[in-house]
Amino acid sequence: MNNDTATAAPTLEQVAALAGVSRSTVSRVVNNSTKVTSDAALAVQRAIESLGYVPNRAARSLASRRTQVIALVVPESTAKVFADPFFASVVQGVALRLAATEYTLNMVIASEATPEKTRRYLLGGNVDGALIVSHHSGDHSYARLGSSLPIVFGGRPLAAEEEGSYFVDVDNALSARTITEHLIETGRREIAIIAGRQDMPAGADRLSGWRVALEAAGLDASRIEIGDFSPRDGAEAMRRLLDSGRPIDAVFASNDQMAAGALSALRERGLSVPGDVALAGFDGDYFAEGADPGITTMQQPSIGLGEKMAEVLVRLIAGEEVDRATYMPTELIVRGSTAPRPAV
Amino acid sequence: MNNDTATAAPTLEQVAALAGVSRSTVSRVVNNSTKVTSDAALAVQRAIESLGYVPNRAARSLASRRTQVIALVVPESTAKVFADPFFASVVQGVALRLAATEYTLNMVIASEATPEKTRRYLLGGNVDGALIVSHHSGDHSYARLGSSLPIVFGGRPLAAEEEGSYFVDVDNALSARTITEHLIETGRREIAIIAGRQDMPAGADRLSGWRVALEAAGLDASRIEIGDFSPRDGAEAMRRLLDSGRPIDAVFASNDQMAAGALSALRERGLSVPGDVALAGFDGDYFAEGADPGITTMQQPSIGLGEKMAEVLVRLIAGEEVDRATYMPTELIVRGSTAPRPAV
DNA sequence: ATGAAAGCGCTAACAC
DNA sequence: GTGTTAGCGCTTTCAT
Repeated sequence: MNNDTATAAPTLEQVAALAGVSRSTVSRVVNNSTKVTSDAALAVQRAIESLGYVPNRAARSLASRRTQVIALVVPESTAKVFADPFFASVVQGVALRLAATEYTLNMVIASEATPEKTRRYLLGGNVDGALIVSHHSGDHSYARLGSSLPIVFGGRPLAAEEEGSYFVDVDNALSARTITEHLIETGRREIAIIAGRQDMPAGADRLSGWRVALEAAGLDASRIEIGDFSPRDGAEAMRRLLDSGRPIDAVFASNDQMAAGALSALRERGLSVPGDVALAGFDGDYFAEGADPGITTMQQPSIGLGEKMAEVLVRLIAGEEVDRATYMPTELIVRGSTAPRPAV
Repeated sequence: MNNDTATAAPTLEQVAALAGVSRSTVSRVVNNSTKVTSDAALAVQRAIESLGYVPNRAARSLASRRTQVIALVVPESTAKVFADPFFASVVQGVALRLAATEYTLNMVIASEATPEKTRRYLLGGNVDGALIVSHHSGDHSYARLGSSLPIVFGGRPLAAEEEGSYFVDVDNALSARTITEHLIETGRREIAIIAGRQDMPAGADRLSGWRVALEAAGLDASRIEIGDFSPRDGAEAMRRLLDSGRPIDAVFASNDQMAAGALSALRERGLSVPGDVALAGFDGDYFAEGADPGITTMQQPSIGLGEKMAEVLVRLIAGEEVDRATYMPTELIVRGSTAPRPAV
């Protein structure tokens, strides 16, 4: 019962003794430093093996002044929508990518009420770098810390003065333009948009991409309603669009959750999709996939975004040259919601 | 530009100097030890404030032999379904609860290929405790570590011999029974189940709850198909159920994702919900909420489960007495999918 | 109540 | 290549 199998963690010193070398040599082996004879290295390996030695992180980081910890900062308000599938996938990507490195992932919920606490934690030498994922992805209020600590953001900065930050994102404007063109190509002419909050880059950029596509085609680009990315907001925006009395034969919602909401609102009014109105979303999550009919969308590589963020940060910490902006490709997923109508 | 605002982290020694006391006293204040004069304490507080001092975690943990770190272990296969809304919420709950403590959350993706690596990490003195959340929530293969490290599981253990573990869960059997009774009360008699994998407690317990309810009502409890909790599996199971040729006027799917899949399959066959078949799910996520009609479900307090797990672990680490099993309440959410049919 | 001293387990010059 | 020597910043007896 009181089997001592897993008691007192063995120290580097014990390994050294067993291997018949000095602590320095053991340390070198552990950190696979270049200069160690293969004989010595082997002896050490064996000792480590038989003792089940695991380096003590605290001691290591105290001595080396490196923590091997990367903070994943999630503003509290964003945490509330943690269940946002897009966001969850990004976190997953980060975790997966980091699992392949020596870094440990430290998830920090940053209370908006006490930003100083987070700031101090990050600057207190407790982490080697930070990843900031916010639903309000334009908020680079931590950007200033970037001069003291390597930081990578999910989503491009909103304000120009913060453009010094490193970030990973998709090209929202181009993607929105592409999906709008798809709507045009499938014969739609009266195309509305349910845009996202305009104080977020994703909201603003998707709106502008939609506008560019319409203007290039000589179509009207004034059917606009704004929502806050939730299904409920999407439904309400859709109702406002319909209540305006203007003809509408297609809607581009700035994310799939709003598209799903719009779909319900259309049904409510007895309109069929894609018969009366074509519908497109953005993100490529299961709100689009699970809808009936499936909603055409622009798929973001959400896991890939997380992986890339982690990768960029690790390279940044290593002192490598990295582009400040990294854009990941999106992919148009065509589903039933934009099927062409039978010719009149 | 090179503003030294946030350079070299101040040390405890500097605080001591500024406050005119010894390092010991500063340490006592920081750890709000009992015996310090309020004068001294105040001086220290001020010094800390003006210097923006943050204790160095590594040094602290090296000296105290406590890490203040809690590992959240996510088996890799589970990470792949990270986007499972239920799972994401649990993680969110854990993070939120821990944010209120001195503990730091360390997310660990445990590769099934190298379990020893995770084992060693956990036992290597790098964490004060661990939380294990697995989709295969009966898998308490880390249970043995429980004797060396405080561990709390999400979900009850599957095997009896592992019942020594601490866990937080909902009463799946009772909840399934309740929702099945709801089906019966709304007039259904030929009630099928799309059960989850039977090697997981949630799968087995929900099936048994369904069976108990039917048997208590003298109804047939043999319309059973099994799925793996995904929408696709739910759809396939539904098709098998329909293909069996036996009459069915209600289906209880063991989670909302499978319920959503079942809904598509029913539609596919031209059956209406709730007109021809009533449908119920389990979890209370947006697969149920967003469906059309909304799917009646058993809502789990997913965030609450995470919070509770964190709480139990923190108390365990503190050496308090804690029940090994903690059950959280579920709530029946009635939606359109189980609306009574107009009397024949 | 407070200070002095001795490490916690490891890395990092620096000699050899 | 390898060992020796100092600490990294903090907590913690033990005196006082």
